[in-house]
Amino acid sequence: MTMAGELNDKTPRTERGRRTLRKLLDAAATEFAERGFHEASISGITRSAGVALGTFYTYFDSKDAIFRALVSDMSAGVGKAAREALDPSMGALEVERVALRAFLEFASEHKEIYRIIDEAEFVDPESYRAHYETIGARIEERLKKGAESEEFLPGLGTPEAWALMGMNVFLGLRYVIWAREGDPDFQEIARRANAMLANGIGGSAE
Amino acid sequence: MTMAGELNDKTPRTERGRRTLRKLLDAAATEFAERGFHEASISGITRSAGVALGTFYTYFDSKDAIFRALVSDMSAGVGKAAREALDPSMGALEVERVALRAFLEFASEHKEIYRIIDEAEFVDPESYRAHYETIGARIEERLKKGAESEEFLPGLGTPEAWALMGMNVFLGLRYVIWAREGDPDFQEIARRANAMLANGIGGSAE
DNA sequence: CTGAAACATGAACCAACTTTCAAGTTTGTT
DNA sequence: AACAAACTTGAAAGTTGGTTCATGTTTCAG
Repeated sequence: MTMAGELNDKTPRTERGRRTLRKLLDAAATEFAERGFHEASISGITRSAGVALGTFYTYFDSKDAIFRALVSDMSAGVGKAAREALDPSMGALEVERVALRAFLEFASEHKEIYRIIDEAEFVDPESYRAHYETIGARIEERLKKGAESEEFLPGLGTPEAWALMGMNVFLGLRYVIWAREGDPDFQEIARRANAMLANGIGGSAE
Repeated sequence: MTMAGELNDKTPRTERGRRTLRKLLDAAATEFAERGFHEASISGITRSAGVALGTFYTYFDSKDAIFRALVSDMSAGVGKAAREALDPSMGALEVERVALRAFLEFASEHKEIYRIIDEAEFVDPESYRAHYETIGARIEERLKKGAESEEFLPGLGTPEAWALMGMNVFLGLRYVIWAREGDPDFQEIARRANAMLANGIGGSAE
């Protein structure tokens, strides 16, 4: 169980089948993002995919099932995008700055994905948790590596990783999802967050 | 419009009415927290409140309406709890440490509230956004005050406030909602987050 | 070419809720 | 005491949309 896609026994066996499956997934992504899980209807998905209602059940057992398939697809997509922006030659601090900037840019391109992953908290809690645990672990690893090379302080662990992840997510919420006229651009946001991360906000009187 | 409760014209006029309204709100809080908005049913709410189904519509126009009333109640409650933990004699950094610890403790006591507020992202986006904008503004104010007294660096603003808010929320997610055996206690979490906030994580090699 | 498996179709079924309503009961005021 | 307004009741109407299924079409290996 739990291969990336876990499709029971409904995996398509023909080329036509694979095409239809993809059409359904794409349509579902749009539909769920626009209307939310509960407002989205299967008939809406099949209509927008250009197939009959009954066809849906050739590929998925239920509305929940397609949502789950979607979340795991997308969660993987986010991870991949992040990995591609990074480069092992960067300094530890630089990595964090670039990662945040890449995250903001990715979120900006894929707002649908973010609504869907957020909604997973209620529709598919397991995936939701797995999503953040995975990212958190990846960040923690980077912090440990940075500590080894003495670019970061020693003793960093899970709490610091989650704090950093929270910073990033909330900066995305504010400057991507709820962006306003006149907001600083992503580069500037990443720069300021990075400065905060590097030296904190404590002044000289501390 | 938009008084704290905004009850159209369904405000109860008798003592009995006020009692029934309260019973409905309490029952709804439990019901929504346990089952989530969409799984919760009005008949479940009225059953658990001990009133007839039709009575519900004496007080609320719809399921959405009672959810909205609940969110605004609770959001106010969170703010109040935070304010009470703080003391103007504290140093700026200390304020942040205490605020985080109070938040973690509050969240731990009121997990229901947090599920409901999270779900507002989908059921009542306006309130959800208002909730975080309000808290963010409060934090930003504290940062500005700290900068004036030179306990914090100058130039702190919205990005730093949202970063800090994100840290706190995600530490709550990890150490309250998803707490694990052997996790550090809230005081220790608050201490580490505060250290990170004060000095950052940059090492000497920086 | 051919036949069995895979796939597609959409009307109908069904279960679950929200909301309405007409008829009663309680409350508070005069 | 008496009456109007406030409140309560629960059966039933009305929606909505997920899921099933019997029938038809397409695909592809042999």
